[in-house]
Amino acid sequence: MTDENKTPDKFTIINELARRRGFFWQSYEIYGGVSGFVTYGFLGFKLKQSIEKKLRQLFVNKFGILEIESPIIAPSKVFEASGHVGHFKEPMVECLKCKRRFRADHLLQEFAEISPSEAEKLSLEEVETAIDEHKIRCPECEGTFGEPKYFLTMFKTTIGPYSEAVGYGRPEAAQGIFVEFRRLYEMVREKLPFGVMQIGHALRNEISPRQGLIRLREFTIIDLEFFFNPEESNCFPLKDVENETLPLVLAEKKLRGLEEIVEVTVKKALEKGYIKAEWQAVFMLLAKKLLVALGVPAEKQRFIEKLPWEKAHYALQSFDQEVYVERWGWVEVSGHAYRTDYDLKSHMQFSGVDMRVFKEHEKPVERMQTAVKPLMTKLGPAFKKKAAKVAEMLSEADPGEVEAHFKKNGYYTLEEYKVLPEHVEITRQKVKERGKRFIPHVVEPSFGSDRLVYVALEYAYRVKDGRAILSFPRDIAPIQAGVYPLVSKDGLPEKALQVYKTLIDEGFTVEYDEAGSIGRRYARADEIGVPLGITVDYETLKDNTVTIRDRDSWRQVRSQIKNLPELLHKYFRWKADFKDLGKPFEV
RNA sequence: GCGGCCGUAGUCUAGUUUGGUUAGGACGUCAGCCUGCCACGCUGAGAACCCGGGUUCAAAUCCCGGCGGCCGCACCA
Repeated sequence: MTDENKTPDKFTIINELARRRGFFWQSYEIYGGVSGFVTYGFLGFKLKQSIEKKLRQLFVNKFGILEIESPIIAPSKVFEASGHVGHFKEPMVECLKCKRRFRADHLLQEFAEISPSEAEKLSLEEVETAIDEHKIRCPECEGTFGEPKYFLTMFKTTIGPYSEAVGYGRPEAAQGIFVEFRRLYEMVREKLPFGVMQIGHALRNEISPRQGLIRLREFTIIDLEFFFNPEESNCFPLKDVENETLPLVLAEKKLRGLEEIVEVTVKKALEKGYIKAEWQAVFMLLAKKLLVALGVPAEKQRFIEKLPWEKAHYALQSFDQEVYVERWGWVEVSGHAYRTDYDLKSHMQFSGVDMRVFKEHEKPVERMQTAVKPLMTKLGPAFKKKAAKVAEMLSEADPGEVEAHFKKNGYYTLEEYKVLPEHVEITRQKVKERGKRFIPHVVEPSFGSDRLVYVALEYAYRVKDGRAILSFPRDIAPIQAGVYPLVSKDGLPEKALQVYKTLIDEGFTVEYDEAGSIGRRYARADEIGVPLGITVDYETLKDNTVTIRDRDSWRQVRSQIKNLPELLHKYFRWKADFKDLGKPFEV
C-alpha cells in the first residue's frame, strides 16, 4: 500500500466488502494465503449460483442444451490430442543480466528467421544451440541468456499413487465434452444441431495471478460446446435476434491501431462476414443479454476480435466479450470461439475412434463405382504364397489409380509385386449413396463464472448518503428479503418471526434481524444487496399488514401478510414492480 | 518470476525512525439496556503485531529467508 493512492478504487472496495460480509476471500488465510485461490462464503456462493441460474434460463433451457459433469483430471493423451500440451508448454529463456524472460520460440522466429511451426518442434537442446548459433542476445539489454526451460501452465499429476501415468488438471472443461461426443450425440438421438454445457472447476497454473476473482489458478469455467453442420443453415433462433446489435471491435481495425467499437446488427455482422458462424453470432448476442441481466449496461460491453497470433490454437475466429471495470479497463468475461472440427478431428486421430456423424441425403445419390476384384485363379500361380497378401493390398488400393496405371504402363506395382491386368477383373457398378459422414463444427461460448461474479458486484455497487449499497438485479440477489421487527419488544419480534417462517416455507431466501435499530438493519441489508425489507410494526399487530421497503429508492409500501408470498413471487419473476407490492406508505 | 513499496483485531489505523510498562483509538461484531422507520445513545464483552530463523538481557520495532498484498515489467494459450 503506497501513500499516494489514498482513495481506494472499486476493486479494493469490493474485495474488502466481499471479505467482511462473506462473499469471498483468499483461501488458506491461516497459512498465509496462497494467491490464485479463493473461497466463496455463503453470500458469494448464492450469488454465483444465481448468476449460473440466469445463464441457464437464457441459454440452456431455451435451446435444450444438455448439461453434464466430467472429471477435472484427464490422462495426458486427452490434452496431447487437444493441443494443450503443445501450446501450454513454452520454452522460456531468462536474460542473465536484466532477468527479463522471453519466449525462446519467439526470439528464434524474430532473430533467426525460423518459422513458427519449425520453432515449435525444437527440443530444449536444439533451442539452446540455435540461440548460440545465431548469437541471439537479450533485445532489452544485450545480455546473454541462461539455459532455456519449459514452463507449463497446466497442473501436472500422476494418476494412481505408484503410477507413472501422467495426468493433467483440465485448463478448460470443453475437452470433457469432446471426448464424450459419441455418447452425447446418441443421447440427442443423432440430431444436429445440439449443445452441451458444463460448469465446473478448471486449473491453470498462472505465473502471477494478482487480480482477485479476475485471475485465479482454480476457477469455475462455463463451457458450452454447440455442434452443428457447417453446410446447413438451420440456425433457428437467428430470426428472433437478427435486428439486435452487437458492439464489435474488429481485428482489421485493431491492426490499423483503431480500437473503435462498431455497433452492428447481428444480421449485418453475418452478411459482412464480421462473424463467420451464425450460431456464434446468436450466442454473442445472448452473452450480451446475460451481462445486461447481471447489471452491466450494454454500453459497458464490447466484443473484441482476437488477432491471428492472439487466438487460441483451436480457433478459426474468436471474440472476447469484455466488460469495462474501473481498475483495469476492459476485462474479458467470456470468449466466443469458432473451434470448427478441430477438437473432434484431433481426438479422432489420436484415439482412432470415428467421431463423424452420418447424414442421410434427402434422396440417395447414385453413382458409378469402379472396383478391382483380384482373380485368385490367376494370382495364385503368379505369386504363390504371397498371393493372399497381394490380394489384400489390391483391395485397399485406389481402383481409379490401378486402372490408370494399367492404361499407362500395362502393369501396377504393389511394393515389389508387379500386378498385370489379367490378374484382376475391373468391374463397374451403380451404388446408391444414402448419405455422407462428416465431423460437426463447434462454436463455443465460454464464461468465467468468477469474473461474472466480480462484474456483477462492481456494477451493483453504489453509495447513497455515505452508505454502501449493492443494487443487484432482484433475481440475482443472494438474499431476497429481510424481515425485521420495528423495535425488539412488545411482541413485534415474535410476529416478525412468524412472517419470516412463512416466507421460508414459500421457498424464499430470507433473513431475520432484530439487532440494533431499524435503520442499522436496513443499512446492513443494503450492503449485501437484499432487495426488500419487510418490517413488522405496531400496525401489524392490529391489522396484519407489514411495510415493504425498496433497497434502491428506500420507498415503502404496505400490504397484508397473507398476500406476501404471491406478491413476492411476482416481484422476483419480474411480473410486478415495487409499486405493485402495496399501498404507498409514509412514516 | 524480476524491481519498487508494504504487511498491527473483521475493517481502518497509532506505535517501528531511536528495541524497553498491560500494543492505544475508531468503526463493525456480540450481550444487556434503550430505540415508533434509515448505521441514535449508554454499559459491558470478545478480538491483532503474516510465518520461520537470527542479533539482543529484551524484538511489532533491527537483520535474513519464506508467504501474502499493491504498482511496474514479463506472462495470460
